[in-house]
Amino acid sequence: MSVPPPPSKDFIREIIDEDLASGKHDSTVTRFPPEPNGYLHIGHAKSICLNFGIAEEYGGRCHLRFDDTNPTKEDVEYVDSIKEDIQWLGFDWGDHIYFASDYFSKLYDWAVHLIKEGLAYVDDQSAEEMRENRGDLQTPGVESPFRNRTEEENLDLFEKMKRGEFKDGEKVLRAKIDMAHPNLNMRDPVLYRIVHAEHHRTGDEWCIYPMYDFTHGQSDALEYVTHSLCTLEFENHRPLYEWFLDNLPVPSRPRQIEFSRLSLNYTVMSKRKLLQLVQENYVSGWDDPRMPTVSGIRRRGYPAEAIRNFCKTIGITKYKSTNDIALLENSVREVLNRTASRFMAVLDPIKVIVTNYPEDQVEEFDAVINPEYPELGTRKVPFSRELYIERDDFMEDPPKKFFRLSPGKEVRFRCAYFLKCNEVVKDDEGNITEIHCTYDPETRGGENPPDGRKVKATIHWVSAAHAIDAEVRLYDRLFQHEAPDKDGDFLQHLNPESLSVLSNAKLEPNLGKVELGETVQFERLGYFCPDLDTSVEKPVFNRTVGLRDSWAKAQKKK
RNA sequence: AACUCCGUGGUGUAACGGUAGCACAACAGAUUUUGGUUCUGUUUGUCAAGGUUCGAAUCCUUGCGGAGUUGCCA
Repeated sequence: MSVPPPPSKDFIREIIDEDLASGKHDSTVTRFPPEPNGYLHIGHAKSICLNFGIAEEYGGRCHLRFDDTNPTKEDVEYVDSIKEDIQWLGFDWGDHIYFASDYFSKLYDWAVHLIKEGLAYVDDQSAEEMRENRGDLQTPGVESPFRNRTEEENLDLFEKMKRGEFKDGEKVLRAKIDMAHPNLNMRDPVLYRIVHAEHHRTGDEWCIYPMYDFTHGQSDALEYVTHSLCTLEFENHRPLYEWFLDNLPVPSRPRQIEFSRLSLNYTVMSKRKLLQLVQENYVSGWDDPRMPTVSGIRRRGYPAEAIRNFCKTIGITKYKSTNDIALLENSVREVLNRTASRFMAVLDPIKVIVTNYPEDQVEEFDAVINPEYPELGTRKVPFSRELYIERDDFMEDPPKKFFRLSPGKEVRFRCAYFLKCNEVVKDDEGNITEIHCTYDPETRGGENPPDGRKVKATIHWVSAAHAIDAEVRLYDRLFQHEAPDKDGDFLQHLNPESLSVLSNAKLEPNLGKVELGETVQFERLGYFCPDLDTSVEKPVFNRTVGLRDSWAKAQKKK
């Protein structure tokens, strides 16, 4: 009898297991701390899945906390979109929504506390002077001439900073740590800066704002966060994070643990670059289906479950890796194969006339909704004398391995009949305008006929008289370069063919009932979803992702 | 040549001193009323050199390579 091995856990969950086993904590509290200055992207989704996932698995909680300490960059618009995205991903913060700005007065008191302990001082140096005196990676910094002000003077000055008696940048409050510290973050970091700006929540109540470092750990402590999970670039901030916890009367002792952020090939992820794509109109907006934003992915038709599965498969480590976008697409296909209803749609239509089929006859065939779940039943698809098929599914002079329709050849029209091509009609310029076929009544429903005849291909079709006209948008990767951040300007690597619009698509009538938010399969083509731009007059579908296509792959190799 | 962190197939991720496994990708085949799905098989890996040990991806030493850090951003 073999016992299945326990599922392997990432290093963060192992730490949590130990902390729970040792009794250091008896429950877990994590947090997702976005700054409301932009839209969430799939990298954030990784962090959301980690933090909220841990809360679910351990029966703990995960706080949503907006890190809103910089009024010049932040806005409520972002708060709302961030909340929507987290919910869409399938997570719930319950009552635990917080704002760092709720702690401003507590943080102010703690700053005063540090001054009284002789651990903070008001500095009059300009930003430039501070930079010069900070030293660099190899050389120690120089202490500020204002470093040894008296407690009274510091208290007075800090009070005046708060009251608005100074202009932006005139003074800052700094921690008094060590100007020669090998970690630059410890060289008397700034705690408070003066910013006369309207804050999206506190209005003009404050004109001094705490820095990230002076806010984050203390906020964690105030919320009794046990494990504060962040990305690798905060590793160098951990000593400072702990310095504040050591020197302030905080109510709890959170632990910061860093993990590697998500990166994907053929994708840019930095907020700055995504913003640039939007502002300079390389994409239609934050929710352009080509964007790696949560809203873009949603509009593209990726299911939330696929994102969650993807985050599970990439794991959590400290190793800076680049994930293959194919892995994400695989997660998407895996979910959609299970969940998407099947329909027929012709993207690039060419007309087929079934010459031996009665002119005004219409038959309805039963077509399976999802072959993975036959119990879901069937839908009715109308068939008539005039049909559309995919231009790619016909070749007048086919290569050897081409199984689809060509002169003299017979194929199955999915769920309908075997049709044989007898004639090709062309216009004056030689373009094919119609394909004339005959059907075999013995193959009704697409069944093999009694004579045992077989065909090598099944193709999709739409009845011309019943078709819904639609626009279909096909997306390809936004960047051609595997690492668009490398080799100069990332904009140079934009894929000029990342979007192609097909305005003459023909849809099976059932497709008129697909609702926004649902992703379906167009058989043999891929997964598609109605776009936000869709209207009764003009349905618009986005291609979420294509089906694996071994025929196309074989062609490309030649 | 500061400090911190990280090196396992093409990509990502396991193995916690005891057979280097899994997923994706690639390739080959079987099945198929989607050239989809499913199934089977194949190829490819512990950064390097020493050391400890019966035994090292794992522990130690040195080297090599990569990343982050010099905002009054987060």
